[in-house]
Amino acid sequence: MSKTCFNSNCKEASDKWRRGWRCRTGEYADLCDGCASAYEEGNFCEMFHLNASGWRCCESCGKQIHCGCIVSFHMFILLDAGGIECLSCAKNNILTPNPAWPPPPHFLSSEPERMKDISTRNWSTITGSGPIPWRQAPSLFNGSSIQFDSQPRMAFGDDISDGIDRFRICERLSSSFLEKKEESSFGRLIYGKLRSGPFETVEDRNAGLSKEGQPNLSVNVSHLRSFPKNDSPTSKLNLAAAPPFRNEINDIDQVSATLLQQPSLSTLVGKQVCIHNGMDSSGEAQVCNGKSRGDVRGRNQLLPRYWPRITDKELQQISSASNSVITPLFEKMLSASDAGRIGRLVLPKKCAEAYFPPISQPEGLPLKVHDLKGKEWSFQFRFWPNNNSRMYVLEGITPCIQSMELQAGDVVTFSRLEPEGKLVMGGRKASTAPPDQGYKATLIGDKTSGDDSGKYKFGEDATNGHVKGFAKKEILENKSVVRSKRKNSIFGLKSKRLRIDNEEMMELKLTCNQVQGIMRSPPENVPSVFVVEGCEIEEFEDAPIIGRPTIPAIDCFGEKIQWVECEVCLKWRKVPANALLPSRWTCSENIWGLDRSLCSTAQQLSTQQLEDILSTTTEVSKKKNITEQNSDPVVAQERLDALANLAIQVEEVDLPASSQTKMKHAGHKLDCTCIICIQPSDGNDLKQKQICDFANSESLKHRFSSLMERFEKKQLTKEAGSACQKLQVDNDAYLNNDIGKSSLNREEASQGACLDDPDERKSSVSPLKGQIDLNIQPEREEDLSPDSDSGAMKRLLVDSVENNLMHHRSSSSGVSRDLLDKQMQPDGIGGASFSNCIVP
DNA sequence: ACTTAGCATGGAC
DNA sequence: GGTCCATGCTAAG
Repeated sequence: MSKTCFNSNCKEASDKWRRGWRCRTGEYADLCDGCASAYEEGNFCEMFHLNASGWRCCESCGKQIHCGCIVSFHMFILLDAGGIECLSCAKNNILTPNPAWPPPPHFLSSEPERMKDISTRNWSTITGSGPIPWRQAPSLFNGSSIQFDSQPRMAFGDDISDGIDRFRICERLSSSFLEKKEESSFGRLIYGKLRSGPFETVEDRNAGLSKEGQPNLSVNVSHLRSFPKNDSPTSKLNLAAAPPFRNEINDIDQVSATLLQQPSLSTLVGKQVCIHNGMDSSGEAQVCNGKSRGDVRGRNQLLPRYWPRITDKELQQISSASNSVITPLFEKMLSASDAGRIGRLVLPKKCAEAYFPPISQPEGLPLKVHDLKGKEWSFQFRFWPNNNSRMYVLEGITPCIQSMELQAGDVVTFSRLEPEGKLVMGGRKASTAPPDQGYKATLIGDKTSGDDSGKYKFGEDATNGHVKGFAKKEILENKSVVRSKRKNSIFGLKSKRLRIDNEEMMELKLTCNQVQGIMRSPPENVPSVFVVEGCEIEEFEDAPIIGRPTIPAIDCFGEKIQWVECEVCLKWRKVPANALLPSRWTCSENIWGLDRSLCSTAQQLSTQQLEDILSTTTEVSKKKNITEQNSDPVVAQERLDALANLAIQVEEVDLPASSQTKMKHAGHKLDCTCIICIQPSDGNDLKQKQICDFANSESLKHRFSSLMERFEKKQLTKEAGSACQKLQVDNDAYLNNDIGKSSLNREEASQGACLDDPDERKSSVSPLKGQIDLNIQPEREEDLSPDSDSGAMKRLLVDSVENNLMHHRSSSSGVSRDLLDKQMQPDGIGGASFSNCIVP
């Protein structure tokens, strides 16, 4: 039967056909002899695409390579530093591989299986959107396969003349990536952006293609370079170009290749291993794969917050239900709106456009998604016009979210099963987020890693699990549960000042002792010890860290140890007494007892032993609780506020860590309520609980004075510009004997707040009445006002000290009030500094 | 009065 | 300054 050559530029009719490139359908293009020869000889582009744009030079040999068409995609690779390299040069380079790259497990493995075309038909089966596939369900991360994201079922046909929507199309297409997993280790993604003439639906793509004067359509071409033994493009390419696509290729009137490259093959390799066996130990691979993207076009980059971080558990869950290959697509932390009753999940635009079927109408289309249990859900995938753009949402997710028991702050993940193309939606409770994930939910003690989105603030050093800061915003967002009231809700403020009400504050209900229990001295930080009235004080130059609570004990050999509970299996393990444990310590981190480094190994504590230990600690705790119960509940409330503020200050205080001097005294005990140990919420606490004479130590006050002076020196040295000037102004004011006034004011404020009318003070200190405002900015000057609860910690600490001193002065010749005032001046900095000193 | 759908707004990036 | 996106707002049901 006679038909024309697949090459539309040829159109030769013949009865004999030779196999050309592989199309998206999985079939091969039938070419006439001449075209086939040109194709096999690598001259196809020279013959048929010479006038097309997209020609580039090999960075190594200078050879002209046509980039961005289906035929030439295997002829070059992208270079890390930009530019392209022809196959020959690439081969040479690949023969001297980067030693950092692990050997590719699938290198030179048989082609067909690896080249399995991920049929876009799967989309139609998923979405019911019709028999015509729209693309290959690309992954933004697994840029290792070949795909012509030609948008065959043109989603925007209705508004084709709309430049905005054309732009959308461009963006959609250009943000689409193609993938083929196994070859990724040697694959360099070539990401071309073709601007082809015809703009058409797949149905009519074969018809009426004109070369000129047609609205342009951006088409992505992502290429995989296959190496190296078999250079037959046909055998290597995972082309799935639908027959009409040839027309696009051939009708290119403008080609602008945008190149993408993988910064590291190792990440891809790791990822593939992980994906394929689903058992990668760390889940790191998933993290890496997001980072492996080297999109030079920032607009198309998926924000790190959307990088999929599917846990091993999830992978196992997914893979257990199927032998399919799992491709993590993206994830999103549920916002209050997402998890609210409305049941709309706002989808990141790029994710929606890259991974979900294209939709042209706001009504969108139904999208079937499976959960980890295999249950199928049907959501409506749609969008709203928004600021000349679109806002994509998944509607009807509430039942699914509820079935997964997810709430705001938790994370939903979207993956795709290959080859069937199923969309799988997983959920991850915030509290079980992978440890290497930026998102943290546990209120304190999470080790954090940097998410370079810039949206979140993290501690500087999280590598050893020690926290020097808190992912404050994440914490807030994670644990600010869905209470999406429109006005006056916890989310109601534009400034996103998030608060935690009583219920949520359960997470915060740590006693002072508990806080002490989880605070550790900085690692490898040798304290300077000085003695005050016979009591040794360890002074640290670095901020404290938040560690996992442990139970100190003595083992059968008489050595000091501590018991710690594994985050995962909840078994208690023995670790050295001086071990600093991350807040999310697990058995796998048990470097002291390798035989107990697996959760599967038995607990080292018998039940009885555990009960004994726990009962001991419980008694201590009970005693403390009794004390607390006797105190004013509002005061206790405020103490919690103060704790929260303290936690925030650990990160937020805009003092360099080095300037944060921490003290604890060696005689410290769990029940010690001295000013060093407690986190007082106000002066009343001190009045009620000045049990520890240590706090009244003259030497300690002197020491405090010296610390303050030292801090001020540092501060003055470091702060330049306006801040410095302001400081100087305040200092001048002080030197001009304004101190008397300020001192008086402070005293008035202190006494007025702390002594005269406790009730009034309470209301002023904690206007939220049972809520903790975690969004405070303690560094802000106004926060130090008596009415500011966010400045309460500092002020209360100042008050505490003052009360202490006043108390002491009344009974003896205490430290000069002026000295204290000097310490506290100027600008409340002393308060902040002092707060930093109060670390158990 | 309440819910829903869809657009608008504005903070964050 | 553009874009994204969380959520506010309101008309319609």
